[in-house]
Amino acid sequence: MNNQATIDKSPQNGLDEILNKSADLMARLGYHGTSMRDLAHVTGRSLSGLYHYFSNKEELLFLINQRGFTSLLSMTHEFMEQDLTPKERLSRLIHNHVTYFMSHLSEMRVMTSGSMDMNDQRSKILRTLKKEYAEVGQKIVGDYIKDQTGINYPHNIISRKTYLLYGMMNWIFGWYSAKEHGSAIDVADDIFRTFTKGCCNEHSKI
Amino acid sequence: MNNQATIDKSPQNGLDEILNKSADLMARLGYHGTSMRDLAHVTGRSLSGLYHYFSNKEELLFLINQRGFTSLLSMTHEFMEQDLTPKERLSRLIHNHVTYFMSHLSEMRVMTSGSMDMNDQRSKILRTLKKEYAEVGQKIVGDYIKDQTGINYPHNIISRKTYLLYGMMNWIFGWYSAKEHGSAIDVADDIFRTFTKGCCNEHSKI
DNA sequence: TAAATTAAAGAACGATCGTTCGGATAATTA
DNA sequence: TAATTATCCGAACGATCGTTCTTTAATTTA
Repeated sequence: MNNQATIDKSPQNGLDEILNKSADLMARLGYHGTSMRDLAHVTGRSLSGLYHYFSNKEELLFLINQRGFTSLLSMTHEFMEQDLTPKERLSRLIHNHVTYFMSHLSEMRVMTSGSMDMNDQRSKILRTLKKEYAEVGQKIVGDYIKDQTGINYPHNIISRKTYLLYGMMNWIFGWYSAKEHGSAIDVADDIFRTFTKGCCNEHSKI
Repeated sequence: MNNQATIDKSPQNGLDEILNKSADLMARLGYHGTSMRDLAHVTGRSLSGLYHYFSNKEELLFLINQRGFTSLLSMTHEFMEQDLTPKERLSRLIHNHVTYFMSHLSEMRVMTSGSMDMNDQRSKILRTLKKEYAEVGQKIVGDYIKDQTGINYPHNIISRKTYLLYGMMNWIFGWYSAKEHGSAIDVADDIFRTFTKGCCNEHSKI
């Protein structure tokens, strides 16, 4: 017999495996376009067996979102506690987000497609997580601009600039191909250079 | 009796009105999350009556996409024929895209959510339109960078930079609020400044 | 006016949806 | 080993899905 420790490409079992495979399918077909029977098929389980891991389809969507934002936030909090310059912090934020984004493309695709389909309590929890993550980004961008220009711009200006940065990063799933566009580090470096110095600084020192 | 020329807020009738109201609903609920009965309700028509304007739901999605990309492309071709500097062209591209985006938010939301649900022939037509629009953008960005730096960067570098620009613009629906973030012109100016000079040039002359 | 075309609607079709239920099997605990 | 718990499944439920059929009203053309 084979050693049962040598399993296929998805070593994990249980809920995490279900969330991953569900995110893969939902990223391609959308939440409403993915049926519980589809999910049962890709997870290798029966339709009714899935309901031992979540109470309904909506909760599955919530769990995918919650796990993702919690991971992103904990990684961010980690380097926010370190003693870094504003520029280093901005660089870390971008590398962190882009790297996580690219290694969890399906999950991020689901996370960025909105949470219109959840009940009030769940969407409120996600809104809180998203707001917290957005505010960390705004603080980092605001501190960087203050450090570079000496000016404290009003909140709505900083907010808009931060959303432009997130736009560059979150649009990745619409075009990225490793063969043509390089590694996650290449993309993150490009976004950092473009956001801080504009598009004409391809090989300038950072 | 009322003059029948004074109609409600949606003066248009027929297919265009249906496409607009359908895009509004699909932008909120997604393609699969919006039922033909929902569409019949918001358009004030009967379920079966809708099928006189398109042969099935998939074609409706195609028509929304085709109309949007065709409009965007024709506006772009218009200013590409004018005698403008590379910088002016880039500015026009951004203002054009952002203005159209903001006045057709629902439609653009549907257009940016992918066309996985269409048959081969239709998705091929849309892919061609998208490719043409992307190539115009890449030409404008490439010309601008060449004009500013004198360097002809390889295609994949220009392509990546252009996608970052489109990311800033296409992410608008995720955050934009007129009250907090200003008009379309304000946003377009901000994107132009950020893309050309970086985030620390809030009030520099363009 | 008569004929022809377009626009609209009610009712129903088979298919698929998310969910539930009772019972079976595997794993853990006592 | 016996009892308990966690997993899992086949079958079925009512609801809703996209689509079609048949008929009727409105508009345009001849």
